[in-house]
Amino acid sequence: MEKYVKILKENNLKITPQRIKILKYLDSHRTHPTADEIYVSLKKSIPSLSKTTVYNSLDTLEKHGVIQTLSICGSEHRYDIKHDMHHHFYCKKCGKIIDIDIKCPNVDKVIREGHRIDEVHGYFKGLCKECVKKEKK
Amino acid sequence: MEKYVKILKENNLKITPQRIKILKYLDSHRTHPTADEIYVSLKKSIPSLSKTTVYNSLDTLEKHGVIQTLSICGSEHRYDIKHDMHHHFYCKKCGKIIDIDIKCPNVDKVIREGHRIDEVHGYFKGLCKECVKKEKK
DNA sequence: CTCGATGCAAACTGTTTGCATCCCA
DNA sequence: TGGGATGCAAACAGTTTGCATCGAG
Repeated sequence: MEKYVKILKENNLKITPQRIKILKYLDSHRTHPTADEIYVSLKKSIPSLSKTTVYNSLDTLEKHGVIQTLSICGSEHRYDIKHDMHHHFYCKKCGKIIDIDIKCPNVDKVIREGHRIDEVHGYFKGLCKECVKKEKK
Repeated sequence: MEKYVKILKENNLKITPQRIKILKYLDSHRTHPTADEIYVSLKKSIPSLSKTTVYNSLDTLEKHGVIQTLSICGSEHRYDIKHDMHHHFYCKKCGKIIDIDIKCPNVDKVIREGHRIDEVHGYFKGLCKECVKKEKK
């Protein structure tokens, strides 16, 4: 059985071509795309696709913990298929979002205070490696 | 000299009643208000105040590193006067944002990778202490 | 056959822009 | 008195909502 069909089945979600393609897109484009980027890209292979469906699907997938919404840059949301816990670096100059593979060591402290944690977001903002190099020249 | 006038002077910003009141509001309401909350609240004492000015001022103050913008909940931005480095906890149930006084120990690793960090945002989302208690009943 | 998923258009929210007026330094 | 700050209205972007239709189970 295909990987994405399996994910949907495991979450008791109906298998639709739209959902499969959205999942596939997020899995193969680890660039933290916006809803619009996903929409524009998939519109080519599913001409009937509507933005509402993209939003609906992303919403459903997030509620089931399959994907994660990032609000790292400005007002637009970006989406990330969930894998190992990691943080994100946002370059203010080139706009790139880079995965930072670190686990947050502070989670325990917050739990000890009595709160229940569902999500952890670590955002660093600044100038990425490449832009720093360019700046120096 | 008044505290907020001093902050503005130190940043070579013009001293205007709007800016002073916005700063004062953020300093005395550590609840991470939205631009609209600030606007509605200050409109009472400055009836001529416009939302554009609130946005302009917040923007300017952020550029000068006096305040910080949080994108912790949904699409709206929240503002925080900068003090000691800390993280934030967002309760999905009651909507409260709680300051978490921890310093991020990961910063060094990111710098070692070659990036330049200007901002660090640590967001935890879940159910706060109080809501966890209520849930149990 | 049924109920959830899709898709269209219109509404909505938070924010930005253009431009004339104002007022701090 | 000059240039940045203010304030209004209109524009804008991203997202949500209402509702009719479609299609997976």
